[in-house]
Amino acid sequence: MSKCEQCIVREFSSLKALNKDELLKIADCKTSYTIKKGETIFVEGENVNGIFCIKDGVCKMSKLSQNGKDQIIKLVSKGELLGQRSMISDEPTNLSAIALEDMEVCFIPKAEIMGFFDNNNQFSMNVMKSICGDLKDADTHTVSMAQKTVKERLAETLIYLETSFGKNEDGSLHIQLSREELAGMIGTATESCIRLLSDFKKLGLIDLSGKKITILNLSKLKKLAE
Amino acid sequence: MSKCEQCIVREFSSLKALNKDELLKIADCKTSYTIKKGETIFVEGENVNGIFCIKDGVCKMSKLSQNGKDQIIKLVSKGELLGQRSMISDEPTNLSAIALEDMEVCFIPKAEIMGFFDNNNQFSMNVMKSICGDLKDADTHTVSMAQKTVKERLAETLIYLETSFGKNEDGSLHIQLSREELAGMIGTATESCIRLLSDFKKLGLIDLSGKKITILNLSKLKKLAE
DNA sequence: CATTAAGTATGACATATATCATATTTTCAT
DNA sequence: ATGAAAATATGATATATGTCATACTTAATG
Repeated sequence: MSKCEQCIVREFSSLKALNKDELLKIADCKTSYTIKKGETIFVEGENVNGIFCIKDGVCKMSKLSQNGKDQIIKLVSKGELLGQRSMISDEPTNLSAIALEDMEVCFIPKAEIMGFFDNNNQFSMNVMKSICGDLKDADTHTVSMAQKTVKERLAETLIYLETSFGKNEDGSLHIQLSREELAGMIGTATESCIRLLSDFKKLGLIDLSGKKITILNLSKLKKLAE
Repeated sequence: MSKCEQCIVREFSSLKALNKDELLKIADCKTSYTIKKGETIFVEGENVNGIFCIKDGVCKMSKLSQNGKDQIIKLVSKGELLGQRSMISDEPTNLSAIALEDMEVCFIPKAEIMGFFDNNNQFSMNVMKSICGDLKDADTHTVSMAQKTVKERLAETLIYLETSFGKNEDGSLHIQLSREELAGMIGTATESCIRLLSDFKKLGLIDLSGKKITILNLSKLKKLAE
């Protein structure tokens, strides 16, 4: 069993407020998992009873709409925690979490975490701040969805993917989403997404080769996103 | 200065976890305001430095989009707290709050509230749960925005207005929004909103008379919202 | 390597929605 | 009450986006 004390990603999450004793406690009760690309961490409606700490990799958080399409609400990566909202509300999860790359995650049972809320105010505060950040993002996202065109949202999303998750040596976006997933992020039909990508390519804004997307003209793309 | 101890709305918010001493403290430092319909409580980007407790009335929380339209994110009414997110994140507000009816609100300075977080775990937990609820709503809302048609969203919104804020004696929706505001809630052009309302009226789903909207056939409206 | 399935691309078309113009009604200040 | 301004309503039209069909490309499997 690896020690949480020595885990670097801890520093990037609310868990950074935990002291030595507390870290030893969770090291004792946590479970580590390896999750392959495409595998599910949990599904919308499931009872999770704890939180997942992402040691490595990226996953998508999505929600099934009534018409059967998967709407991606956000992407979550190394250092972040999954399942906080559901744990605090004491409800089943609202979103599904599916790995976009191979992942390393640790599961910490609810009972352990809930104890920290009572005894470690800095930890509580960190969790609150993190959820508040999510809420702010969600509200901003709602406005985009409501007021921007699909083209603007696609541009915005491509920029977000590059700035938040970086690019490979060849300059292509590190996160590789299928066209369907990308459509699910911007909230449009897969064909519309493909069509607009082609348009962007014709305009010299991006390059496409297979699944790889490379941003060629970031500033123009930013203008397009307004 | 009125006593917070005797204030009933307190029971509906996170403040219900406060004990007698704590209530006396806030009674001592709070400020009560009367806000007229249409007046602003705070504007997006403002530093609020505290929270507002709504004693009576309803307000809209909105955000200006780049194209100049006001997107209404949510409506907030009696018993709820405003400005929690901003206070916890220690950031300017993300949304504007504008009264839809005459309101009674109390302002409690940040310093006072922050103290409770350290000493009253139940209070912290209540605030966290309330923010988690907002986050869940926001995510659900994002999916509606992305995947539903304007017609479905309008139906959904009318139902929400009736179920959450009730109706007058004559059966009309108690909350009266202008067509522009309603359009801002569902994320569409004012003309489109007006047109769809006319359609709904022709279908016998609702009745319109001036600003008053009356739901005539709730079940059909629900089907339309899917 | 061949075969199939999945993903990507594109065309044709239908539909939803935005925009602009204008008429009508309501609201409000004087 | 009366006129002006704002809000609501409706038509005409342009545009964005969704849907269905089909071709092409890539990845996966035996």
